[in-house]
Amino acid sequence: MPELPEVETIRRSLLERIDKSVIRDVFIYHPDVFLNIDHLPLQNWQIQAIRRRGKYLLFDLLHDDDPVLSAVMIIHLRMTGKLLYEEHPPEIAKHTHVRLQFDQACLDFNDVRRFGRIALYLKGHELQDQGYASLGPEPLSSDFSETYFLQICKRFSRSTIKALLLNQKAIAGIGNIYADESLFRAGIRPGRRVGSISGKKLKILYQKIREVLAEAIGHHGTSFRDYVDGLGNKGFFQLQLAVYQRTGEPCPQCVSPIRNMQVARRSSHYCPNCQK
DNA sequence: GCCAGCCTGTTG
DNA sequence: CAACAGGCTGGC
Repeated sequence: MPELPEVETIRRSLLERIDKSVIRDVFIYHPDVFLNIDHLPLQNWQIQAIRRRGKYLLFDLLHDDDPVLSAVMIIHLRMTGKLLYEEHPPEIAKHTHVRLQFDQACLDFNDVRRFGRIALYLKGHELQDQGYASLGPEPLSSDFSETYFLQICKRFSRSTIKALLLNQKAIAGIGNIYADESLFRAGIRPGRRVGSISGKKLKILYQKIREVLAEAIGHHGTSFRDYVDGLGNKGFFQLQLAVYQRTGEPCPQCVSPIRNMQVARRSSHYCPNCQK
């Protein structure tokens, strides 16, 4: 489940290897996964930049033969998607659905559950992608101010705080892991209605969201089950998790057993003593 | 704002 | 063998 810190780690791992590389060809093994929105050619695209927005990864492309032709490749890994850089391209693995072929190496898109998508748009047309176009601010940028956070808390006052944190239109990039972890650090139960939380607590939560995400990037993300970066390396933030996937284990602060409940259709983990 | 559906491997 | 994992879309 790559969330913002995992996607950022993947971006950084790929940057060293494929920035300015030329995609010589795109091999598609499962057509549902690769959407060529503008029917662009699939050969000879130079990667000009690798960016991230929320959980989306974007490759800015310039055509090698026709320098006025530029495109954007948008990649969303959803649950189990991986991008694997291969110096010595292996046989196509069982769940590899797309291969980007460079001169020497390749980049394989592998996804067991096939929820992930790659879409190729003519430059500027990427805003046709509904999910991408409607993303809220980046939580680690100055666009995500305390004032903005308090505004959306007012707007979503009748919703649960967990649902708000997971809403990509409100804040880009938070998924189940970092929603649970930031709520633990702020001492707020996931099922609380936003309107019932004090302004003081919300300001603490605002800080904790940024703190947890920044720390997780520093630890190269959370390798709970599937996640590895573009070079196959695991992250190690799973060692820092206080509540996520720790049902029944002692709270690191007070030793109470961590509980689990469904909130916003998601498995949610919390300490019954530290979180109110 | 809620819920089913998309998927398949892992867990109980 | 069923339930579960969870990001996002699209229909109410």
